[in-house]
Amino acid sequence: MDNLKNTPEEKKVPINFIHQIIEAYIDNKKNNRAVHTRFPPEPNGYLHIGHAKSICLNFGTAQKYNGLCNLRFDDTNPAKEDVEYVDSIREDVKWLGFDWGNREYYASDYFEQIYEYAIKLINKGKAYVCDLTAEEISENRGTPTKAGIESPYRDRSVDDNLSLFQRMRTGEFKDGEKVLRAKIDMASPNMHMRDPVLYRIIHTDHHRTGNKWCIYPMYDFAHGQSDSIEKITHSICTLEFEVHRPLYDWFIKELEIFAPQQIEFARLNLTYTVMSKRKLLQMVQEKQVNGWDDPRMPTICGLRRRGYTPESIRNFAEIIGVAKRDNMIDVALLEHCIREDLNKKAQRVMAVLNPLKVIIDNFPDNLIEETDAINNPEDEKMGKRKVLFSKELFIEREDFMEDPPKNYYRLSPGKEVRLRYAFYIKCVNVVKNLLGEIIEVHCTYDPETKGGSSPDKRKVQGTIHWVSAKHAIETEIRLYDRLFTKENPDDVEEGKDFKSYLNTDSLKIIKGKIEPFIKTAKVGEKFQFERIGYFCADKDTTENNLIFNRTLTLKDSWTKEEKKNK
RNA sequence: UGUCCGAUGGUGUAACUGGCAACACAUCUGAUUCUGGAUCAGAAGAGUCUAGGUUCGAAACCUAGUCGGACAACCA
Repeated sequence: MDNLKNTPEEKKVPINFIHQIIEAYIDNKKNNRAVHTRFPPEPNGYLHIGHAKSICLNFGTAQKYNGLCNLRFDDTNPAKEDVEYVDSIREDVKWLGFDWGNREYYASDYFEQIYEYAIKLINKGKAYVCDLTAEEISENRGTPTKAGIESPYRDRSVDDNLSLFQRMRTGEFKDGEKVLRAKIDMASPNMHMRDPVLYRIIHTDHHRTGNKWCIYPMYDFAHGQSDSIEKITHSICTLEFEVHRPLYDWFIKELEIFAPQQIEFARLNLTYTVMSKRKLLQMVQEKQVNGWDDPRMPTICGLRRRGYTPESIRNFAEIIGVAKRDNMIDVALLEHCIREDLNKKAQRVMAVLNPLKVIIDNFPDNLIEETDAINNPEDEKMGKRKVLFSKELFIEREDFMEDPPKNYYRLSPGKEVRLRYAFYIKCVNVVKNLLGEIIEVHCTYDPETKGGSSPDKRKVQGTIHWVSAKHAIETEIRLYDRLFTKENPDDVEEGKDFKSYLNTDSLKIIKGKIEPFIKTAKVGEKFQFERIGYFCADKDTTENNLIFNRTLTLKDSWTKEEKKNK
């Protein structure tokens, strides 16, 4: 009998396969090293939600197991990298809520060491300088099913290799003239083992090392060693590096250096968007969007500008889990995460985006009534504010129907509704223009219902939002929708590409009327426009032009109902 | 035709490592509500890619197959 087993009440929180590996590592008493991870971006683009998954995994894992996580820039290709990207990456990681302390590293910090590693391989007869052109190397590599051909330079002497490699470093050769290659196995079934290039000549200044170097290590010859130098215990990376692992293991063994454990996981895919840096760059360059931080972009800066919070993104990363199978996450899950967070945090305000004038016939011309509105029903501490009510108001055009269907709760002729936090009103008349469009709705109000409830406790079916015409502030509102019309834009039909599925209606700019209270809004501040959605003040806001981005709409069971009836 | 990896409701992730499949999102009901929001209660939905095998017992282990993904930059 094993009564020593866990008590049944002790619910085991399921952990992902990476944490299972790490817990086994910790349980193994031979490992006295604390868990150490790293997030290793290349500074050649902006971070996106897929990177956020990796950041949360790496920093989150370190936190969970009382370890550390480094930020390391894998900057081995000066032709593609830039400080602009370094800065944005730092900002984004910090904004997500992670701290790498003073452990900000660069692969370029290790160039000298990596050069020494190369020398060591040459001395062991495991690397050689090759004069073949890029095309020739490519041709000689063979195919996955056909072995490659050995380079004619493969058997140069150690001394020749040493001196040639030295001369590569001192700049005697032009770009592409020579490379350093590992001497492994041109017949390996793993393409990465077919004498991979270790160093290439690039006469381009590096954003950190300037013109100190004209030879740069390939990613494969820098990444694993950088992890090793930093004594990373667990090198967590995406699936495509699984086939590189035998190569990294080979380097570690030949170099006789510390061996991190590499663990691969499946990258994030989200519906209705693309996640490749190349494609995002292309959309920026071709002006399909307004920059990397366009609120429609899945970039971290785009999501930030859209109104997403770090908490919501961290929570998203948590609940999507980590595994090795390919996945396609429904954006609805991301949206759920931000709604959940903003519902608790966002200040409520009344805003009318598609105004229809309402005139309260029995309301005194110059009277202004003031009532209390709750700032956030989910958080009493956020208090109350005053709202101003007058004879002429705006309501949402969709909140009035002359000839409504049965389930319509809102305003229609003869029907009474509540104006939120104000009065009950009843529609008595409708004024139309020559085209037959409604331009004014006339109502009467019940003065006894001030604040939104009646002494006789009579029920009204609907409550709608409104603003006082003479008090409301006009603002610009940017309505964003998904960037693509297809669930998986990468799944392209013949003759098309991902851009064929761009949503031409992904941005609509309109004017809205909002409570005067909104004037205090600061850039980035988030609001719930009652009954409409979540919005945040955009950085393009100026002194006399307030601009709001729609983060997303509120859930809406009415439009669902409407569609059903059609 | 090679090597490596993967396959569980519509989606994603679990299943205490062999004891008759759970959680979240999405969907649908109903209650409640001064947001058709939120909240609460409930429902439906997979028998775990297929076929064999091991076992008292398989989503899990073994074998074969099927399907999907990755790999042939002097990119990362």
